[in-house]
Amino acid sequence: MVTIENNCFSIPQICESGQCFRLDAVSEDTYELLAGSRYLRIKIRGNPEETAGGEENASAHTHACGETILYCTQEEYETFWKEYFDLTVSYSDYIDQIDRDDDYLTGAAAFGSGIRILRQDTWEMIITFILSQQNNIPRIKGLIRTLGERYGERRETPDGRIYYTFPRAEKLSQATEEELRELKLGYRSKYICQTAKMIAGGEIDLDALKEMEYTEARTELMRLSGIGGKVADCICLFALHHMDAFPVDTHIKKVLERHYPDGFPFERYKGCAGVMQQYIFYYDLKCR
DNA sequence: GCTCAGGTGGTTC
DNA sequence: GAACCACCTGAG
Repeated sequence: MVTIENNCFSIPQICESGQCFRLDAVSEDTYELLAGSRYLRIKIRGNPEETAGGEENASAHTHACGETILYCTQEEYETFWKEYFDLTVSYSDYIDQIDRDDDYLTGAAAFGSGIRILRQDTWEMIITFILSQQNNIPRIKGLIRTLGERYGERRETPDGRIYYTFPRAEKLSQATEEELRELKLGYRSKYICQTAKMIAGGEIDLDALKEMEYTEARTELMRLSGIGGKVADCICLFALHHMDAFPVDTHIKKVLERHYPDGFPFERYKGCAGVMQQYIFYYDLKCR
């Protein structure tokens, strides 16, 4: 069991920031997270509402409030979850970089100050974001769960509940397009089939991908079936941790047109544009 | 019935 | 290279 101060760290906010589709609230203060074949139970203690909200207090991120309990060993935390949640980096430093004259971004960051850019599995993000196109979040979660139940491995949590690991590329590459259509993946079935085969067959090397610079990785990802610029950026940000990746979907596009008619200041936010994208996305999602 | 939901790929000019 | 349009599915 590991306890973490909620200073720029909020599981509820991360849950709703749309970067992770296998993190769910099971009760008011308890969450369950699946990552690859791992399972983690999480409890929020103290005042989750206050740390999650912070709308009325623009400097909320400077005041840690409450704590988060991870039900894992100290070793699992040190070797995996600490990096997974990007807890070695100070997010208040990112927030401090924001232009004080930019009221919109300042407000968005204060509102979502507990968000972190997770370091998720590359293969998992590839499949997840291919499924995300023209789809809504509850349905994406459902499709991923279904894929796990059909092609993943059955496991048991410490307290005896059943869960399924994320399907491996080798396993998923054996599925036919028809099988996937039966699971209601729709036209994305063909993309998943082709992409799984390309990765399982070694046509795209995920280890090599991790060594690439942002623009190179983005181009490489777009060779996969069903991956365009937006999805490639999501994978670059949420798996490869390229902080210059700035996924532009329909919502972000509208926000940029409205609040940044002369263009978003990417130069200023070199090295943390992706964090800003998340603050904007979450703010827009919750407050539009 | 129609539109929309975190887009992509193919065709056309 | 910009402007269409088809594409599965389920909810409102």
